[in-house]
Amino acid sequence: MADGTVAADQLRLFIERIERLEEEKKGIADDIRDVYAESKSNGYDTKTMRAMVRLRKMEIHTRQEADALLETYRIALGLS
Amino acid sequence: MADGTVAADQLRLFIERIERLEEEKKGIADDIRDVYAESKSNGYDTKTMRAMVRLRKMEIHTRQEADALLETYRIALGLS
Amino acid sequence: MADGTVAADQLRLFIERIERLEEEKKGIADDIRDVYAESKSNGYDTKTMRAMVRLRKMEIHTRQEADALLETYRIALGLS
Amino acid sequence: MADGTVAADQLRLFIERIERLEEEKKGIADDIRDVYAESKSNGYDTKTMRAMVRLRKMEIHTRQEADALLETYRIALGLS
DNA sequence: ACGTTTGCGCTTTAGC
DNA sequence: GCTAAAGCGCAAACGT
Repeated sequence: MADGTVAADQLRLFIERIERLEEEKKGIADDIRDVYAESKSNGYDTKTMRAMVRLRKMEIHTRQEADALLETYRIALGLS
Repeated sequence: MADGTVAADQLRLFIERIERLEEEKKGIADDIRDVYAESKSNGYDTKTMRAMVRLRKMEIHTRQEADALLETYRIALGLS
Repeated sequence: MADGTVAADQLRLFIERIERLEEEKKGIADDIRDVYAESKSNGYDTKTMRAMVRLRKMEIHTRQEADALLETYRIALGLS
Repeated sequence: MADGTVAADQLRLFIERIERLEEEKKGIADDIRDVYAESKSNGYDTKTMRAMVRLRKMEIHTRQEADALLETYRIALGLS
């Protein structure tokens, strides 16, 4: 078997792994859509819910940055 | 327990389900990044690989659209 | 005349140019709507027409992507 | 010349008119991108400018609605 | 590391 | 009113 073929097979495998993962990602995205739809059928406003999710994510992110900063200080000061 | 509380609990559950799914989606996206990185370390060009994946997806999509259009024609013309 | 005023004038001009262009764009979009409406009054199915336009655009795009990918290969392989 | 051919020609003309208009629309959109780019190279923040354009559009829209309401009242009250 | 550019997701809008 | 598609904004990714 020539190297070219081996390389082609390896490349093909990488591509297929990526495509498989992208399908999974698509599936999760569809699940998220379904939850929003279910929420809507229960009387909740989708746009507002998306805003809530976005806001919570930002808050988590902000909190993590604050924690990282504290950790940096802790190490810099040689604290356990 | 008041209705308001029940509703709040239900909303919270929906939000948490969405956040859980978004974490999963993020995980898959990270996996995809890893595969591209692994491919790169095996000598493949990331940009080219992304183009290949994108092209394959587009071709599938174009084919599906073409099929749907033919079906539309078929129905419009009253063919079985 | 202070620099602040000059800057404000320049910014205002940029904003107005954008707004003018967006009006033009809106006008074109309205023209497109009109053509679809005229087509419909001539007995053509709007949905099918939109699908045709979309499909033709996708095919052109797919072709261009394929060409670009070939070019990428060519360069990667050091071919003239 | 058969009716089928005439119809096909007419349809083709409609499609081509639409495609021509969509190209024009694309051109305008590109021009808008250029103005934002030029603004950026002059030191203005693109994101902020987009927010300004959006806000002004909303205000114009709000103003128009208010005017329309006033006009409705005027007519309802038989005022000149 | 930064700035640019491209792809992806969301929002909004149009059609049924 | 709801579904689907087009347009827009953002964010990651590439190149410098």
